[in-house]
Amino acid sequence: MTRLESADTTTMQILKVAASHFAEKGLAGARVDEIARDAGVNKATIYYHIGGKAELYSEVFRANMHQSAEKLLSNVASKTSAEDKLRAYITTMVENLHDNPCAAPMMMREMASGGENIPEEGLNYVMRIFMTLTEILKQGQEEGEFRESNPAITHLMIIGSIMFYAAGEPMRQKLMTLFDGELPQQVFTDDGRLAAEISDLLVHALKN
Amino acid sequence: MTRLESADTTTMQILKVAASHFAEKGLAGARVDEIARDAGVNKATIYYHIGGKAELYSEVFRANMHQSAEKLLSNVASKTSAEDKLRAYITTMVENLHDNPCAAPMMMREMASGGENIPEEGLNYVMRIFMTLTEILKQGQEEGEFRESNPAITHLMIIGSIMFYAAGEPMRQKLMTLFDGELPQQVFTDDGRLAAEISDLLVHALKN
DNA sequence: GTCTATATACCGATAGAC
DNA sequence: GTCTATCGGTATATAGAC
Repeated sequence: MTRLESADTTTMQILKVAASHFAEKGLAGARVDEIARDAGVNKATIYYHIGGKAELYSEVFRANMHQSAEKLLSNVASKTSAEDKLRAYITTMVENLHDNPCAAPMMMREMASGGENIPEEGLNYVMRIFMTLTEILKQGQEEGEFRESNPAITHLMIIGSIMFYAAGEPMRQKLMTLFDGELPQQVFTDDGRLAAEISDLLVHALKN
Repeated sequence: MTRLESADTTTMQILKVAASHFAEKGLAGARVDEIARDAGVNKATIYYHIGGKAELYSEVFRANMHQSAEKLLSNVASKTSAEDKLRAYITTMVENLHDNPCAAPMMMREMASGGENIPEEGLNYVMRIFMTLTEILKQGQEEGEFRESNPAITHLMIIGSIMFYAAGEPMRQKLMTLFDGELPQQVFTDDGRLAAEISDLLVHALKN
């Protein structure tokens, strides 16, 4: 546990505000002045406590990934059957992205730039999460529960679905205000139902 | 057809190079100087022919969307059954994103920022593409071919899967060099097969 | 540890020669 | 239409007082 994970309220507040700015504007688009203003601290405080903009970004990314990935790996490990593990994987990921709305936009930006600014610990987690799903799929296939599938594509499909759902809220709002009358009504319900629907669709796609 | 769609080689070259820069670095991260250098033109030429950085971005986005969306809508319209339309929808989208590697990263960045910099024509296309899929799903359900599903979630799942696949190539490369030995081998084949695999998975998820 | 003031560098955009 | 040179604004980062 590094210094920056400590419960220093000033630092935590900076990280929290920085996350939303990085999510909405990206590393290049975010402004240190604005982060300081919205966090209610002097700009020099950020440099004193954390370092430059790049360190701030790395720490935000690292902390998010750490928390989400540990919960995901733990929840999956608590199940035994492949389908239960897959549902736990999907449900936990939906929950994580719901609890932390900045995570999906930040990860999508990183995908777009080839993961250039993902800190090393983050890449390790990306890898572990991928390998975990690969093993779930392998287990399901060996037990005859899942049909054969390319694990890389399946992985991308699951992650992509959930990420796009999680990051898509502002876009949906924009489209709904622009094309009010033309959209089919009642497409969105509560988050619990949505996680279940995504799980159902994906499990349905993979099962024999 | 606007002036910027004309076959002026200088302008086309600028747009082509700008697309790759916007895809990799985003609007805020891209540098006009670098775009001019890589396009082999003087920086002032960009301002003379196109306008500022924002106009350059808008035009790149608009032209990409226009070309991709027209092809998508046309290919879907040429089919009759819901499954054929769905396969055409998915296959054409995969092809489009393959032919234009900048499209997926740019769209993912726009998702992350709530579509803030999508020009109006682009938003119209986003809406038409969404409505097209909604109607395909509706047709399939009415004909008893597809099971019931929330169209918004289904839509996000399809788009998300394909976008993540298309934009994920640099990330895959990064992970493959970092975690060479640990990855399962032969996960990636040729693009035609990949499009088919994605189609199969998604159609399988939706069919009764 | 927190503030003000400022250094330093960069970047988008343009003026003006040709 | 294309070049050079440069302006003006802005952003990161820091020095130094308190």
